[in-house]
Amino acid sequence: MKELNPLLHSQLRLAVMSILMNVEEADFVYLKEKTESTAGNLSVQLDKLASAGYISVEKGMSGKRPRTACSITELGRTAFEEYVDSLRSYLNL
Amino acid sequence: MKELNPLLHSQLRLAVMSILMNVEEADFVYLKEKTESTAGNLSVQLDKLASAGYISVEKGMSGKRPRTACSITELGRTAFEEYVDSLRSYLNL
DNA sequence: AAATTTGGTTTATAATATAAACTTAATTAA
DNA sequence: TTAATTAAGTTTATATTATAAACCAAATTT
Repeated sequence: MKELNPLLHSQLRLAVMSILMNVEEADFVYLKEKTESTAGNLSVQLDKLASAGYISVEKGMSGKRPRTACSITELGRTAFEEYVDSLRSYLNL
Repeated sequence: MKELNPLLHSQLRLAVMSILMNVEEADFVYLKEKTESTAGNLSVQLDKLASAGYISVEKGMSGKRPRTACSITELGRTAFEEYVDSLRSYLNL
């Protein structure tokens, strides 16, 4: 049986990746609302995805407030697609 | 976003359930080989699935050797199907 | 009859996820 | 104008989970 990439096999990280697959970019606040996660948890999981090179995180300013914009990288896109493929073999989709 | 049943969102338990979805029953040794897990890990995860009522575990004898036969329950089948549905929304399949 | 294998279970440890507490800066209320 | 509140995060501590190592009992092989 195929391995399921453990970095993607996590509810919150998968949700984030899934969102980023379908959108140009998304900021911290949006991801937090969409996934209904706590800020702390989201922060940690975004770090992990960024460390793996699956997403890029740009910290900037929107007016006077900080804004963290995330987008998926090519590596992340590929990993996500492979993960989906592996899952297919488990779920026979 | 839909919740992913955490009992099913685990590589080994998902693999076991996936196997049991497609077969009348499977014994411990078979599951261990198919999933390439250690006996200890498999034992623990089978217990969890059984405690949740997702599988039934029959401990008997095959000749002189012990044999643990597992099969999926109706509850388990339903849970698996719901899990797959939830995943679809993440993966847009 | 000792050593090894089979089919497991229990328990300890490592990894992971999650939330709680904290930080810094901006905004609003008193 | 300063005290309280909110916003946007990060860090750290804790709870949960997964995994493997150690163990056990019975059968088999040497």
